[in-house]
Amino acid sequence: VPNVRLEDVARVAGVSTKTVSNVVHGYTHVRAETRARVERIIAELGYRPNVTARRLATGRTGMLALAFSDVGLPYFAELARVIGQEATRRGYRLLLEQTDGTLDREREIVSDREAGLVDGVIFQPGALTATEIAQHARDVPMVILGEGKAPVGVDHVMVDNIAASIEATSHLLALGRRRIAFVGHESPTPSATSLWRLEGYREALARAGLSVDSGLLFATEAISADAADAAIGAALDAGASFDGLVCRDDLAAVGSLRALQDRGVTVPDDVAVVGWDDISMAAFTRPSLTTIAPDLRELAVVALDLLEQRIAGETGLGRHRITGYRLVIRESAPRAN
Amino acid sequence: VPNVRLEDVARVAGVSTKTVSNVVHGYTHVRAETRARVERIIAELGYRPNVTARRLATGRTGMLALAFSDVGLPYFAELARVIGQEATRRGYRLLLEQTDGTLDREREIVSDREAGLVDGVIFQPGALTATEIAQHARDVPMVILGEGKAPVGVDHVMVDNIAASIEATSHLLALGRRRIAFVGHESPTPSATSLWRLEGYREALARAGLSVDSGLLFATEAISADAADAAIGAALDAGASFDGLVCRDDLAAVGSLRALQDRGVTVPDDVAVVGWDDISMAAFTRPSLTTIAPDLRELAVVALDLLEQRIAGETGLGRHRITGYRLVIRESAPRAN
DNA sequence: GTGAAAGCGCTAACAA
DNA sequence: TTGTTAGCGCTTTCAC
Repeated sequence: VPNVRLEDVARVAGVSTKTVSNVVHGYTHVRAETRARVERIIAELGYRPNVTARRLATGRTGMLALAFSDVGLPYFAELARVIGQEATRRGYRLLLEQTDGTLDREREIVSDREAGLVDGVIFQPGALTATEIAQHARDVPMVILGEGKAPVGVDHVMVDNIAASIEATSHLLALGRRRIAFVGHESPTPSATSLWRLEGYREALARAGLSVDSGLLFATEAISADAADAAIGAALDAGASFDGLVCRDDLAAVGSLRALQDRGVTVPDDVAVVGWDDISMAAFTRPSLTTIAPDLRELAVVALDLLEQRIAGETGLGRHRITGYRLVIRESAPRAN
Repeated sequence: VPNVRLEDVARVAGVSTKTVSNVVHGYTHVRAETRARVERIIAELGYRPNVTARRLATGRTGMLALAFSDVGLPYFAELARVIGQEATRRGYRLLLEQTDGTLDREREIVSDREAGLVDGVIFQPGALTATEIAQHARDVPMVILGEGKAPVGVDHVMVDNIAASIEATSHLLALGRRRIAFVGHESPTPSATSLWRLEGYREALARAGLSVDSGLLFATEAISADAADAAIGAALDAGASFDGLVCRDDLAAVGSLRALQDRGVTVPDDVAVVGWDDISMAAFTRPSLTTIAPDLRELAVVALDLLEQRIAGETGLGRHRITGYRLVIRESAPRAN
């Protein structure tokens, strides 16, 4: 198929390539008559601009990479949805990169081995530390999502996890719960996210004059409902006793619900449960989940704002932005009194 | 930042660009000594190949588009996960396109207005019919996913929805259920997917000597747990009575579970429920969901096989491939006796 | 085994 | 308002 080029259109229309280009881009300085003729020829010939050539000439790809561990996880899927919409709104296409949270894949994301693949990167690291990011980072505009620390040079957007965790835990305390457990931090090495959430949990207990019972910290082998089910199940079978449960995320909450109910423990009467993320399923578990709902829309908007500024040439130190959340009260930990 | 080009490396190394290119691509016909020197210079200068230029020269992008309505929906998220992995394994990157199931966005996907964006497209249409696809389609290699008809020229991969639906419904019949309802087909215009599944449901009833009670067909306003919750709730409140429920998908099942339980109906004792998709949450609802589990891995492999053949130049009529599924038995409709 | 040069298709500075 | 032309950075014949 002999492809139709801009030049072909120009030749047939009897104008220069520049004029055709002007028409294609809707520039105003083209005589109406000329424009009409060129447009007719474009349609006749079935001309379509070649994006690759345009990119090479302009140096812009119109693409953003979104990198995180796994779109199969509800939180990331819902994040991808919103970021995808926001990217489209701003005229960008989205490249999806799944790292599985492995160091190798994450290093590849950051080191950007091929130049000019995308205009910018939105990256939620799992394993990579700020130091490593700084070490491997190239000069692609980048914004880091999530609770890990970011290198001084790069922009970072996150929810205030300590504050949110304090709020979640305090909600349980307000319900009169005193033996409050935590589940879902990864074993043996908890992620930064888990550490922040644990920290908020500790802080809330401390404010209530309680201290953490390390026998009520239930680590899991993975971020999944299965792992939480197993961990809580084992804990209960071993005689653990608690009346409140803060979950690292909704997946952990979903798994915990099952383990509790399988053993005849009633939620919220025996144990009140709060989750984190407000995934769409959270409203449909039984009981439905009280959970921390990060404002994904705001997160996406702020992240893309920062990224677009970098793409536009903004230099200077990395900015740090905190985005909103709220505690959504549902059945698993109802409103007090 | 004066970017390092292939030519710069060549000049510094004192060789031609062709030789540098050979080294970069690991071609064999380069003297070991030369190769070492070039590699050293590449490292020293921090040279990175420019993908865009490469694409323009080769005409290949190394990218595939994955287009469907909404990654936020668990089924699509889990599909994207697997297709992403399979694409990576084959050396492709994945572009994510969300259509929201709207005609406009779907037409854009198919008509491929810009040339050379991706090497191929994997597309699950929602609103677009085979006729429209054929009308708007350009010559990008494409494979259609899902239950809609595909134009004669394009490859198509789907699960045998009628067979699967018969199996799901028959499972309920084997449990002794006789008043079996169906929920989740869209109103007013059911998708092709819904129609196939309804057809299998009808067929299974017919084989058991039963006919469809149109009062037990509960359409929904959207593909969501909320919509199913509302539809089943309204039906029960209006006095509908049934002992089995076939759901168009797991989201409908999840919503139905809630509506049923909110009204004191016990699952599976009063009503046995089967879902469709086996989303990861299906194992964690209470009761857990008996559901049709499509083999996503096979789907991804088959789709990419077909697509790669087209990319490699395969012409000819569209191939039609059926991929596997199984009925996963869980609590919502346990094994008979 | 290595080099020279002609594209790939479009953009944008500069002229006219 | 429109035309000319020199790149953008890499690949790839075809010579040597």
